[in-house]
Amino acid sequence: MEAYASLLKNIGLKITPARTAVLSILTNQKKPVSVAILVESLAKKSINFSTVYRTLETLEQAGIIRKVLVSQKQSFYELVDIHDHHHLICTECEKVEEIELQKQDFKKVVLKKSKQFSQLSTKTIELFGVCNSCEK
Amino acid sequence: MEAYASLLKNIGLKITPARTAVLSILTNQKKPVSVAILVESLAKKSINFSTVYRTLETLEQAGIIRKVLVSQKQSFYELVDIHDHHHLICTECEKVEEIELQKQDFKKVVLKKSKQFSQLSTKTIELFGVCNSCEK
DNA sequence: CTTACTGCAAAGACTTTGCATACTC
DNA sequence: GAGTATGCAAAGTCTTTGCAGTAAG
Repeated sequence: MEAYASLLKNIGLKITPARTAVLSILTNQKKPVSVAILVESLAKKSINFSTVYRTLETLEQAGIIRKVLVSQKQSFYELVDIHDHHHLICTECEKVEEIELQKQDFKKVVLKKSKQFSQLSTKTIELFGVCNSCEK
Repeated sequence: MEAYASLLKNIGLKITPARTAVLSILTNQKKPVSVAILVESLAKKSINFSTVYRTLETLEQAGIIRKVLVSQKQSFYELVDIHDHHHLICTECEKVEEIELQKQDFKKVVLKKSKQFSQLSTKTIELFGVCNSCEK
């Protein structure tokens, strides 16, 4: 049984083409994937776009994937991962690069400054810039 | 002449009720304001919502305000400011708290890790959590 | 066989745009 | 008065939802 299948089974979700397809794509991409790309990919397998949206919601609620705030226009998703990683996002072409950082120290500094928050749920930090390709 | 008026005049924009109203609100709020709130406020002055959108785009292109990525659902704007400040955003009620941080060191660390970026345009960093009120 | 999942179509939320009118300078 | 800004209405994008049919366990 594929890894995606057992993953789904473990949390009591039925194994369906839409779910395994989404998990497959998100596993292969090491960075957040837009809904547009997921819809386009699954359309090739005759999976309706509303199924894609429902699949994403289901997997998110199951804690397998998470939504990443990359763009106002559309949603991006990535697999939930244990290691601290952050995103560099190109404001021109929306390219996303992942980097690893020690976040713990940063978190402490932040919370020390805050009066209204005592914990951060932020799993990733999104930083914007213009990538080297677009800069030329 | 009001501060907003001279600000507009300086960059060659006409002084209109919509523009001064938007600038007034963003000046008084010390944090990002949603389009919904701006639309609602300006509606009281009989200003159409499409004018609000056009005003925001104009002011953004003039470099007076900037869009902040707070929520996927709708846009938030704030005045462009010189000091480094960052946002703590409540994932429950979308409350936004501003904090000040030294960002320079953080930037350097980030760029050292990156292969595809050599500069960051990030003016603010958005961090998510659950605020003390919603936590109860 | 039962329950959950999916396709289809319609509706919803937010944003953009065309055109005629109104306003700023 | 010239040229930009606005109101109104319509259209566009992305997302959600209702319902009937289909598939997984």
